[in-house]
Amino acid sequence: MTAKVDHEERRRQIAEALLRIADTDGLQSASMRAVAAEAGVSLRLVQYYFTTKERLLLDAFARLGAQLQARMERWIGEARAPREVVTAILSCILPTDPESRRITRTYTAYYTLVLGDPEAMERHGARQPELLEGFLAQQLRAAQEAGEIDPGRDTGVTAAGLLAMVNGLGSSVLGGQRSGEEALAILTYHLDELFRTP
Amino acid sequence: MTAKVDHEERRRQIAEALLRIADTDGLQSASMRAVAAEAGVSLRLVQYYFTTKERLLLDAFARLGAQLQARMERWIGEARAPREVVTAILSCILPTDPESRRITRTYTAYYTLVLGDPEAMERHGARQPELLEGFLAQQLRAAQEAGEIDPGRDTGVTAAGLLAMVNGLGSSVLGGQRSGEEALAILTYHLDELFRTP
DNA sequence: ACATGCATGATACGGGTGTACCAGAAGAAG
DNA sequence: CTTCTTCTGGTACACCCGTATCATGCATGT
Repeated sequence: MTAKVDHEERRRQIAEALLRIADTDGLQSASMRAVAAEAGVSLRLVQYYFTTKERLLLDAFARLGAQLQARMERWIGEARAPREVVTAILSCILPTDPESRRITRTYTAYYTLVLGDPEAMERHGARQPELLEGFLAQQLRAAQEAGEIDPGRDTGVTAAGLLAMVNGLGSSVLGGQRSGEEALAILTYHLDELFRTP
Repeated sequence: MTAKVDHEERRRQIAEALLRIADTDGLQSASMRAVAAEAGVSLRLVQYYFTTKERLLLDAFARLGAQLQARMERWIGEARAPREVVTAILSCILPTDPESRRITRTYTAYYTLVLGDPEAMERHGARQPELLEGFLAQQLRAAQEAGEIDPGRDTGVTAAGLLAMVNGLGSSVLGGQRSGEEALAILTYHLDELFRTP
């Protein structure tokens, strides 16, 4: 078989061009031609590696998810105590540095897409939020057993609330309503409130 | 002057057709022709009343904001104690009933638009979130002085956190991650936690 | 009664979109 | 060398978009 070029590398190159456009100008500007130009290849090549646009969109989305997961594992890896893990999980999503700004922005670009065609991406394995919520709840329980959190709290709904709050804070930052630092300050204030054992 | 038809009524009819499409199929499906068809008028009429598409989008957005504000005043009007006001403000935004589902969905459709062209709508008076946050903080302070909330809490960041959480919960509901009732349960749990005076 | 101006209809134009088709390089296999 | 498969380029097609243009009703002011 002819392996003149690395297929996977090509696909990665094109998909990341798509993500770059989605980050800068939004997904509606990510036409096949624009992606081809951004990746420095011909339109035909984009068609060749990803037959249809939907497949390109799906593939790029999977890569975006992998990037977020890698970033999160990197952040969690530096954490030691349960509280640090919780803080890492939550502040990792907040758009404070350029990388997270990029990821969050692109994620919300896709979010609008999934609203128009519900359950279009769930079919292709986007179960991350549920898993993340479970993991966060588990970490909260660990902190609870370590005596750092009031044992009366329901870790499940607390995790859900925190995740929703971080998500909402991210939206406000992306919308230019407040800076990433302000959002982080709001988050840490609520975490301080949570980790206060009376 | 010729007042054969009510101009404002026509504009309302067309703008609401736009909002209806944005709710059902997303803003990207709201072309001038689709709006005209949905409103039952000719394409030329849409052009006549709103010269350009941008103006139509802006006008419809203003009406959407007015609808949300009207709904919120309606909800707040039924509240008595500060805690009820706070609950009304927050649960009013949550997509639990059809009306709020519609408003929230359409709002997030516009949200993606504003990400692509930052400060495009802020110029046309969309200062609602800041005002709402201030109002919520003020209500929290009232509850604080009534002894219903720990006086040590910072009402400003608490208001910001709650609003962000409700926003995030709304996103999860729209994304099909959980039902409106579950989101409301999570919110009330956190409100119970907040309004607990030890 | 007629002219003026508002309100509406039909249609054309230029451009961008996703996809399909046809034609070659280029290296492996016979 | 030929043949065949993998890979790449150019281009055409049909469609939808926002906007502009031309034409016409039709009510009203004088």
